[in-house]
Amino acid sequence: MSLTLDNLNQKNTKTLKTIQSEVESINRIALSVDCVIFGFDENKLKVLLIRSDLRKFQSKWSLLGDLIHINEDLDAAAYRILKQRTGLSDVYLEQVHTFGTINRHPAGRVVTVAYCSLINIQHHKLNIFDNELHWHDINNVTDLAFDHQQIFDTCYHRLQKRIQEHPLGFNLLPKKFSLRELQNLYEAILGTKMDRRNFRKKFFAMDFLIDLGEIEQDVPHRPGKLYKFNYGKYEKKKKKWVGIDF
Amino acid sequence: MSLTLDNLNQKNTKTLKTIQSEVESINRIALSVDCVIFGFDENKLKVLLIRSDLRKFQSKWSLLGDLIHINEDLDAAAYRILKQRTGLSDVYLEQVHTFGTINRHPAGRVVTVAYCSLINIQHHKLNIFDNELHWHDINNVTDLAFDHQQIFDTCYHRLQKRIQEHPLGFNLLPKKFSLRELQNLYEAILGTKMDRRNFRKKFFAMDFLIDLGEIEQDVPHRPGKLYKFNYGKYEKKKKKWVGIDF
DNA sequence: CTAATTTGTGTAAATATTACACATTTACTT
DNA sequence: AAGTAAATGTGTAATATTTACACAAATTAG
Repeated sequence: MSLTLDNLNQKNTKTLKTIQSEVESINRIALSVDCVIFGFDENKLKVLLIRSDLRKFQSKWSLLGDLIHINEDLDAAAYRILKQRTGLSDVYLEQVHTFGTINRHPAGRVVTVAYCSLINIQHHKLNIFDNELHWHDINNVTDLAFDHQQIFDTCYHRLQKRIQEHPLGFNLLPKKFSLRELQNLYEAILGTKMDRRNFRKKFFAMDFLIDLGEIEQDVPHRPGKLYKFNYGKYEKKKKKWVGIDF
Repeated sequence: MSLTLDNLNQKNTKTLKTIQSEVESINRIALSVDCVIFGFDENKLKVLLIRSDLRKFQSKWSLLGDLIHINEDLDAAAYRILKQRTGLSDVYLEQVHTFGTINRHPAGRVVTVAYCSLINIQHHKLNIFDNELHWHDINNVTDLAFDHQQIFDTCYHRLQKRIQEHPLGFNLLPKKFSLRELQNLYEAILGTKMDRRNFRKKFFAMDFLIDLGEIEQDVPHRPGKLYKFNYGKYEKKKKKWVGIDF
């Protein structure tokens, strides 16, 4: 098929009014955000899930999400969910993908924008007595409600990729951490084992770690040094950053 | 702020009906797709632009896009645009990012899903007498309508990244191409110069090129061999593919 | 004070990347 | 037909990066 002037002009003669009427009428769709919220605890990568809103999916877990308000930016909606559910602001948040298959949601046409978020599990006070909201080991995440399994898989793969390009892992750790904790985190996310010496070498070479001059407490073995992440230095280098390359 | 049972339960007691009414009423938003369609011609990377639909932006160029129909998948809408504008099916298409700032569109709240597409510029029959639709050198793309400059920039950066991870460039070339054309393409996309011998070595090592036993015609110098891309082999290796690494 | 555990550190081998030059093929010019 | 201009096709040595690997030191538990 080749283009004709007709179908081009058909497009190009649209006035603002024409489009406004289209926007206001037939072509409106419900939009939601869904957040894949990752945490790291007891050397396991976790994701925060909730019992599905809908009776139909009562027995299934689902991602945290909500409809986007008509006068709300996409990112703002995702931040709203995060704040509402975890009490945290200023967290790492990245838009990942938009899912819009016609029949993905039982309530009608709902297109959802998926976000990946990394939070420090120690910093938030989740009500652990509430069994509606739960941190799941990512290796036990199966059979989520709606298309949430697909959304989760997509976000987890994105995280695995991103973590190898940028030092995002720090968002999941406490402010002070040992190199062993950092390595455990990377191993948990990537599902691999790494050489301890080479791992340390790599991170020291990046030069983003600040030695706090403190050591771990209450460990039943030689305590490791504690470090913090040098956010400032990373932000400066970010422009020309090409990846971590594990 | 910490979570209370109240705001959790408030969420969890939603019935399908409650959500349905939300979906059907206040929370509906117009959704569009915008396609950043790349082509490669005369050793330049090009993007297909159209004069803006709206009078207000009459003098500006914009991306090709349209509202998504209520019963249409996102990808289907993007393919529809592509087919309509270029006459091509079976092209490379990738969802890149969703842009939804409240005031991004003068016609009201319109959230747009941006797609990046790679087409073979020789294979489509664009009406070059029609000045409403035009291939722009990507180095001269400035000041697009709406937030299309931002969308273009995002998609171009995505392309630069993807091209270094997967051999997508072939989508932009004719079926038969010389290694010089392939290198010109990579240089145009990445905005760099590369070493000819190392480039060839890298691609031969990937082992995705099939020597057609033919040579270039009508070149005023020693003609290069022609190759085609081995899609089958790439698809097989894809799973364990980690990148091209220029 | 001994055992168990984990930290902290360097080097050699293997692998990957880069830089680089010359003979060959073709079309064009005279 | 001979010479020139232009781009193809090819290999190697130097450099940089990645990997594999072992032992002494610090701490707690018994």
